Parts: sequence; structure tokens; C-alpha cells
Amino acid sequence: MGIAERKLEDKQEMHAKILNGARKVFLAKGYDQTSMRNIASEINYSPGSIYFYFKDKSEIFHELHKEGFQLLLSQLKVLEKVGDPFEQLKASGRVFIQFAQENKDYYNLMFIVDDSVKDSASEGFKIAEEAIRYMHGMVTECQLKGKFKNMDTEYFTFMIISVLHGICALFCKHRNTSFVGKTDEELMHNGYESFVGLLEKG
Amino acid sequence: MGIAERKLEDKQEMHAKILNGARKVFLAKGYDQTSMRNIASEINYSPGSIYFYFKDKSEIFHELHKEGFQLLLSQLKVLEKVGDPFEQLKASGRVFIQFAQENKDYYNLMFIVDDSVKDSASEGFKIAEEAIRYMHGMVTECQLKGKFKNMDTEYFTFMIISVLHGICALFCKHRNTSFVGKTDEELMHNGYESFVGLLEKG
DNA sequence: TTTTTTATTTAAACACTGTTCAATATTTTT
DNA sequence: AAAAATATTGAACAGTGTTTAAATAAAAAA
Repeated sequence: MGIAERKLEDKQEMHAKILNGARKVFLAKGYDQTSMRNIASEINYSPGSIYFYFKDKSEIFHELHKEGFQLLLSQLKVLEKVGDPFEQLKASGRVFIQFAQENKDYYNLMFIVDDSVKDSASEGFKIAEEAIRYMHGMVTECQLKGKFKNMDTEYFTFMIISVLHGICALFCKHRNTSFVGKTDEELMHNGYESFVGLLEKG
Repeated sequence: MGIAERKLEDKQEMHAKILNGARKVFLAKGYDQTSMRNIASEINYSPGSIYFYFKDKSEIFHELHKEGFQLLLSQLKVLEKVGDPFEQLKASGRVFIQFAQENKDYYNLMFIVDDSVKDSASEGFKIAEEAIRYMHGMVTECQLKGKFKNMDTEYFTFMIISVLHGICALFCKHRNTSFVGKTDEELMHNGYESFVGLLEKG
């Protein structure tokens, strides 16, 4: 059945086409300012067509949401060859922050915008869980090597993730204007390094 | 001019009436799900009337935004009599987290929703700056007493605020389902206490 | 090749949104 | 009581996500 095959390819092609248009609009204008009509005109189709390939706006968003996590995880996975878990942990934080700086819009879609991950069965949710396990694994390894004594690894992991997200979330909303004379990048970097300073004493 | 006086009172009364209706709807339904028609019908007026007292939806939002900060600051100010700056700093974090737990909706309006604080001249922005100065003041005092040696107080302050906001932001989006068997409150509390543990060593 | 069936696309419609504005009602001043 | 100022309204505008009946394009069967 060569025709059925090509049909499937066509469908995937259109799926990708919509997603490409959507990515462009989403990352340029943000969630709220992205409309189905916007996406449709970006790829020169009528708004209704999209609904032949996607259930709704949310489904498109979720695909991009997943993309963002895959991109982040691929950058984190590079650090697995570092060896020392504490060095890897510290580097992971830097990678995370750099990811947020370089992919502000993705970061917004992934962690800030409200639509995301309504049901804990979604694929984007599973991949987020993977990221948390990744962090928790490192913390546990650190503890095996004598770091973070008498600390519950789960709470400690949650705390570390909170620091990273806090830094990046404030960045994404540029709420850091109160620290005059310091750029966002300086704040994020030096803020994180002062946290690393604390970690090294613990 | 007793009449002009009453006129002014009437105007303030209506202003408050709208704000009360808006608060009810905003805190119950969130920013996106709150519409001008929603607010209007809550107080049995036509949607257009609101525009006689408020420039737009954003202006109403900003008043509530400010309210939230005033509420938070009033709770923080209580801690000024603590005396020891480090104890006050630790307690401030707990108060902040508790505020987020008890006023999840306010917290969302204050720190998460995108509309907020577009211009750095707004009153809500000034009060946010006050909160940051409050934190920075404590950190500086701590350093005078020998804590946080060799740390830049501004970056250190930013880092502490990031931890707090990170914890609360994750809470507000209930992204913490990955830590099974632990309630949000446990996560926030114990996550923060493990950070305090780090602070005590620094 | 022509007809029938299926797949894809579209324009129009629905119920919503924030906001504006001319018309109306109310109140105050003359 | 008439005129002027103030307050309120409902309709309208341009936008939103989504549904759906109709139109078109493509494929299969005759």
C-alpha cells in the first residue's frame, strides 16, 4: 500500500508544518498573543484546518512544551560524563540558567504559562519528572560521597530546583529591575554562584 | 460644598464597589477567566460603567496587585521587633511562604500573572522594591554580625528571594506532583528549612 | 473514463473577550 | 421648571477558540 504510506507522510508533513508555524508565533508573541487565526495565516491555511490535525490550541502548545523539555534535557545529559556528582550538580544549575537565558520563550512556555500540564498523564509531564529524577539522582550521589549530611535528599532536591526556577522565573518577568546597575545576566549568574558558595559549605 | 463632598464619596464608593466585585472574581477565577462583563454582573452594573471609574482591566488588576503587596508587607513588618537580623531573615522566609500558601490567588496576581507591573513607575512596582530593600537590609545587617562572609549582599539577597519565589511559584502551579507522598505544604516547608540549614553554615 | 466514496479544506457561525461611544437617564445648578 | 453636568447603558467593533455544514480535492471502484 504505497498510497496509504504517502497519505500518512502527508499527514505528518502537515502536522509538522502547523507546528513550525505555531512555534514561530508562540515564541515570538507568547501564549496569550498567539491565536489560531495567527498560526493559520502564518502557514496560509484557514483556521479550521488546524483542527483536522490538532484537538485544540492546548494540544499544539503541549507539543512545543515537550520540545522545550527535550532540548533542556539534551543539554543536561551532556554533563553525565563529568564524573564527580557535585561538580555535575553545580554545572547542571549553570546549564539550566543558561538555557533559560538563551530560550526565554521556551522557558516561559515550559514553566510559566498557565495552560501547561493540566493532567499528570501528559507526555510533557513525564519528561518533567525525568528532569527531577535526574537532579535527585545527583543529590543522592553527592550524599553518598559525604556531602549534604543529615539532609533529606527529596526536600533538598526540591529546594535546589526552586532556586533555579526562582532565578529564571524572575528573569523571565524581568522583575529584577530593583537591583540597579546590574544586568539580568549578572544577577542570575552571581546569584547562582552565591548559592553554589552555600552548597560548598554544606 | 457638602454636595461636592458627597459626590466625591459616591465616586469612591463606586470605586470600592467595583474593586470588591473584581477582587471576588479575580481571586476566584484567576486573571484570564475574569472578564469585565463578569465583574460588571457581579455588582449588577453594565460593563461600560466600569470604564467610568477605571481606565481598563489592567488598572483594576494593579489595584489588587498593590493590595497583595501591602498585605504581605504588613505581615513582614511584624518581624521587625525580632531583634537578631538572622532570625528575622529566616522568619521572613517562613512568613513569605505562608503568605503564598494562604493567599495563593493573591500570590498569582502579584508574582505570576503576566499583566503585572509593565512600567517601573507603577505603585505596585515601588512597593515591590520596598520588599526587596527590606530583604537586603536584613542581609546587610547579618553580614555586619559576621554572617555570609565574602558574599556580595545584593547577589545574595537576589538569591534568597529566588529561593522563596521558586518554592512558591512551583506551589502555585502545583508542579510538585513529582515528589510523591509529600504534600505541597511539606515540600515547601521542609524545602525551605533545608535552605535555612545551608544558611546556618554560611 | 466516469462514478462513487473518502479525505481535506474552507467560510460562516456561535459564544465569548476588552473596549468605545452615542444615546439615555439621573442629578445638580441656574 | 429649564438647562447643564454627571452617570449609566446597550449596541457596536474587532478580536478570541471552536464547531460545523458545505465545498472542494483526491482516491477507489465501476
